Amino acid sequence: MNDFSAAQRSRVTMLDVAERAGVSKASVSRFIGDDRALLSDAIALRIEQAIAELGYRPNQMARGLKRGRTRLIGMLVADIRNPYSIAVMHGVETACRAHGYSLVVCNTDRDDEQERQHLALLRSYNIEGLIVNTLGHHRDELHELHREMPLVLVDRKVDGLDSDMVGLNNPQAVEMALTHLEQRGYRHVLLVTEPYDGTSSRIERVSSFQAQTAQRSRLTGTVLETSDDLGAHLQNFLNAPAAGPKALFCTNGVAALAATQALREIGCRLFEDVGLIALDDLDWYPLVGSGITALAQPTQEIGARAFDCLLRRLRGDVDATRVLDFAPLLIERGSTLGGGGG
Amino acid sequence: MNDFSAAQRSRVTMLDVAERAGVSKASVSRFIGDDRALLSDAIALRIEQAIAELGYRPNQMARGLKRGRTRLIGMLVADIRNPYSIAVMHGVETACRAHGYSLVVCNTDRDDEQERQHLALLRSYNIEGLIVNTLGHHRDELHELHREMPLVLVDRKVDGLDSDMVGLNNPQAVEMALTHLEQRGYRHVLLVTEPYDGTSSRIERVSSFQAQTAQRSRLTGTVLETSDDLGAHLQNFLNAPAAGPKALFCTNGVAALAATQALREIGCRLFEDVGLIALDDLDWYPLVGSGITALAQPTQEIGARAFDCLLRRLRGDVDATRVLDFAPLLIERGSTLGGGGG
DNA sequence: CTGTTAGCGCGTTCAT
DNA sequence: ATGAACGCGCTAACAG
Repeated sequence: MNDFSAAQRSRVTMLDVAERAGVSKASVSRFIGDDRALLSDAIALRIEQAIAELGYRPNQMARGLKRGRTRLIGMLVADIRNPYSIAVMHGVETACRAHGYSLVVCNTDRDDEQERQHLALLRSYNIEGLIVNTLGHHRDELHELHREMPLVLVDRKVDGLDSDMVGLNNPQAVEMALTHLEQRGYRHVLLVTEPYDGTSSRIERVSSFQAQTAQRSRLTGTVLETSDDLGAHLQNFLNAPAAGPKALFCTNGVAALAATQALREIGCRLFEDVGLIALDDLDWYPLVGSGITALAQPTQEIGARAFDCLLRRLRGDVDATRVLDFAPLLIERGSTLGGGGG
Repeated sequence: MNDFSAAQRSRVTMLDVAERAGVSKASVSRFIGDDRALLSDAIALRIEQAIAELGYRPNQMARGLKRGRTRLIGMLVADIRNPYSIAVMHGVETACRAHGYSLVVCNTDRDDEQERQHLALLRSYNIEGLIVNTLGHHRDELHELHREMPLVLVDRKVDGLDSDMVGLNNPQAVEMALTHLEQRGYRHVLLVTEPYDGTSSRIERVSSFQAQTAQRSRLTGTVLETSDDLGAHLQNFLNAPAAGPKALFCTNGVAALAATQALREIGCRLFEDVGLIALDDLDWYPLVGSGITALAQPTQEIGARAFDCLLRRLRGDVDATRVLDFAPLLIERGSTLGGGGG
């Protein structure tokens, strides 16, 4: 086993290539970079061979140091174990690679202190742009970073930060959910959300829900946050005397998981006793009870467009900030068949 | 909106701090690094103030270039959307941060060409160590990398690569699954695996299964790969006349998802018509039918130990390569209650 | 204890 | 079309 303790990585450098090919470093640099056209065929060929023979790889650190371009994009994620975040991140990474960029992902585990540390870290590695999918506390540092590089928000707005933003059209999503439930004959809807923590999308979904249920005469709406005694609260909702079928509207995959689990624990039949529609479309939705009806987010595209926003700015776009709101896709399954409507 | 097209990031540099504090760059460097003890209190204080006033952050690129230490660890992941990979990665990242390292994750989407590109990429960023959770084709490049830096394999061995390795004790996992099924009264076990693609853990699980079912007189074992007509194959298994209850053993979460889906499609009652035990413990296992019995992997610890292996090597450990095999944890749920045993 | 000097690997003026 | 020389931001070796 080798000894990696000392930093004697004998990597082959540009100088090695130059000597091997009998040219100067500058020529090698031109070959590596975008100035290959300036080289004679003969020299280009010799350099190419030398590179192949030595297995030379340009050192991105050194390039970044000199040019200020590291080809690195940073992404700050609140919860790496949330499938939504993973899906968006996958979209971002694909777009990055397609344009020669690499992605450095930092997971904050919903912890403000970690967010701060990661922010400093990303800055120290000279990333060229930043994608933020967290609560965005530490506003000062975000502002400071935003002076140095383009920044785009995903799913969550950050107060007072004037930057591009890509996410879901939340009022529309709520509208689609309520319309679907109403058509299916449900009359009493309980929105289940993760606890309020300032997440803008969460707030938007709840306030849209409250506004729209107030507008619809055939529907009553109630809001519930997930908690340890979620089951008891659901039981109350189901027990309450009411005219017409009841349904849950879970505002993301995590809430759907918690609600489904709680429904099982209180012995509720899925989904005859209560309907269910959930935001996000996780791969296990079809497997639970008669299948969970979903409002799928176009996560791949959300990620791709987030990167696209960055790329425009990096290329000099100074237009006003853009807000991209995507529409969800309704995927009907068994969990919204029981309302007697149609 | 600012203009980020030019690389005129007016970042504050070490020289700025030095001038502001009226000292030399070297002193600032000592303050930043591990030599702070060599500084007088007076100078240290002035530097500290200058740093605070200017908001100075050391440039990791430059540090890495000079010292050969980038504090960067690379991780190559075959499938970022596999919950197992995410869980391990979370463990790695936590361990990294605890020791001042950062993690650069590259997802290959099971594509060999992407694996090659990512390998070159990670090298170009001077990572100090590499964690590999892919098929590890491109053996030459892996070998070359392994000459330059420590490397640890996760879950999957790579032929002819003599490096540390951390993963699951697959024979033991199979043994636990079969013993549990046998105790629960099942007599015919169908192993469901993702298609053979050379993944060592996949192969080990299947061969252990074949060897152990051959040993057990009360059990018969069959192997099935997931495919488009998985449902038909499962139907055959269920229809085949046999004395005693039948059960499925899914060798990972993906196989469990596919099998469960197929069972539903062919109208199988979960889990009265057939038992099921699955490797990995995904958060939706409790929600399907009467709940899926799981063999959970200690993913957090697997990740942490993988990083630990790297760290030892970086600190000069030249001992023989280590192989860490973890035992899974049996989590009993409703899917293995129907065998009539006890 | 502190400052000066010389690179790390590379890109980019200048010349030629 | 090509090369020499300088500097990116930082650390390390040597003076003092």
